[in-house]
Amino acid sequence: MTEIQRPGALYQQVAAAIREAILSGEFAPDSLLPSEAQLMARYQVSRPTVRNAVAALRAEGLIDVRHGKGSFVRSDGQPVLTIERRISRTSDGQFVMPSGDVWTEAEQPSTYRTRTSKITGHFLALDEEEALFACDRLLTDPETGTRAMHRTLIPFEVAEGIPSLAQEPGKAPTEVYRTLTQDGHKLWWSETVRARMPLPDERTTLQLPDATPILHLSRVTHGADDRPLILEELRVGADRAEVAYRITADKQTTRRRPA
Amino acid sequence: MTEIQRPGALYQQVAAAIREAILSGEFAPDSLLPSEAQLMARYQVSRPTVRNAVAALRAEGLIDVRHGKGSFVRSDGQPVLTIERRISRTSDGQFVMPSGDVWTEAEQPSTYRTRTSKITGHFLALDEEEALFACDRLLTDPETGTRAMHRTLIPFEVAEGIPSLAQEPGKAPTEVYRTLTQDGHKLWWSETVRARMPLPDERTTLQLPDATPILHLSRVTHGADDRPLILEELRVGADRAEVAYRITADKQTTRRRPA
DNA sequence: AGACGTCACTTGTCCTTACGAGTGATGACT
DNA sequence: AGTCATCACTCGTAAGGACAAGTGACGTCT
Repeated sequence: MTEIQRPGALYQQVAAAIREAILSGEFAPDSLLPSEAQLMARYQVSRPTVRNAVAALRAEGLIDVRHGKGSFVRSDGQPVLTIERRISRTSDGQFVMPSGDVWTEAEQPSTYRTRTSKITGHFLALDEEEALFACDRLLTDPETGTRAMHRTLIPFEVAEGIPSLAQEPGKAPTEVYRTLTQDGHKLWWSETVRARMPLPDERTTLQLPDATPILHLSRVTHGADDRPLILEELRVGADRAEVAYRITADKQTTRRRPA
Repeated sequence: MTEIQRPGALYQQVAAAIREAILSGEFAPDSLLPSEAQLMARYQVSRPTVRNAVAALRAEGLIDVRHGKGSFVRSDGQPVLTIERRISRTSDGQFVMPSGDVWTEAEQPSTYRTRTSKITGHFLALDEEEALFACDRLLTDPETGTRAMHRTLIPFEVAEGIPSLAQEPGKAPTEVYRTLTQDGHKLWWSETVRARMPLPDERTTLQLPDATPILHLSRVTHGADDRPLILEELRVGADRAEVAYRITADKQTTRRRPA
């Protein structure tokens, strides 16, 4: 029996007490927390109150609860996969994404047609409802088992201007880069990183634990005339992956800002 | 009264039904959802079941619930602030972070001493428990009101080698860069982006809504000998901010990988 | 007209009770 | 020895009741 006092609702006090016990090390990472019944006795509260407190800690990502076993302190595991976002040039002058080579395709990619949403239209500098080729891939990192959802979006306009693209919209991104550079384009990329909570289908597809956000990367490939050519989106669980960039000041490019 | 069937627990079926209604547009963004009592009648379930379903949608970030008013469909607002992560060179050859200039300091920075954790040690290539100067800042973007937590970490070793640093560990990052370059260092940066759920104090400090992850940026400034000099951390709510990078293939730097 | 109290509505908190379902160990039976 | 039923433990789901607390509108009183 531990006394609790202070602020707010009962279940928040209980949650705060448990949280403190975890952060202070009283409950070590990966160790088993007291059961709901024990917590009821310890804090002299009812089961709903205990469950409410536990739910709060779950939402914070502090603990994992397993049916029939108990609650475990989540080990603050660091990401096991660093997605290196740089472009390197191979000996024959072609571009490859280093991170792209890491992944293995878990299934056949599915290609389809769609239209720009507000977001994708923004990245591709297109109005809404513009026609697009799309290709979805489920990727796996063989070493760590990390899964990721990849999507390639190519505007009809761009695909028509580059016949080899239109023939096979589902080809791998590295192939797309090769095609684009062979056609004489000099490329540069802009990349945006966002984070948000997963939708239910993303949760299951990426096999995410509770309270795990996803990193959502949007990479736009630009041609020499700065026109957006293709948009790639990568979604990956933030518990397993991080994104790394390298910034140098040697060579400076100027950037036009939209007025 | 709407029938529900299919998979899993009752509250999940209710949650799925509401989710579908939201995504299909039946409940428009920012509109008021039926009250708990109405949902009880609509799906013929008890109040705990309704509340459980609502809690699930809340954790997904799909709705916002306001005490005494009701549940509202969260508008999928795009981030209002893009943190541009590039280094530009001013006319007098000094380096500034463009993003750094955007922010306003909401309070006095607090400087203190600490030691490396597993994470900070990793970034600074130091063992654990090494001594550091630290400086915390609470930043605000005046245009959007977005708040961010900034931390500067400087190893004792580095500060001792650069006297002007040790004199004022709380000086602004741009000043630190100026100092370092004046001392003849040629700098480059590596930056890592992670996402995770906020701790309670981060939730309140950054004024985050429910189910909102934070973006955690770790920027390491390296000297010409590739030695890590300082570590900056920026934490910002992922509902308001995104991070943008630009990648060019003009000039390629090689990177040593740790064996 | 203005101020303010009341009331009906909302969600928040907390309790009790009951049963379903996953897990692992124990022990009896083959 | 091996197999499998049982049991005690865990968390999951569902219902019911009661009261607290925030919100806004309505109506009364000044």
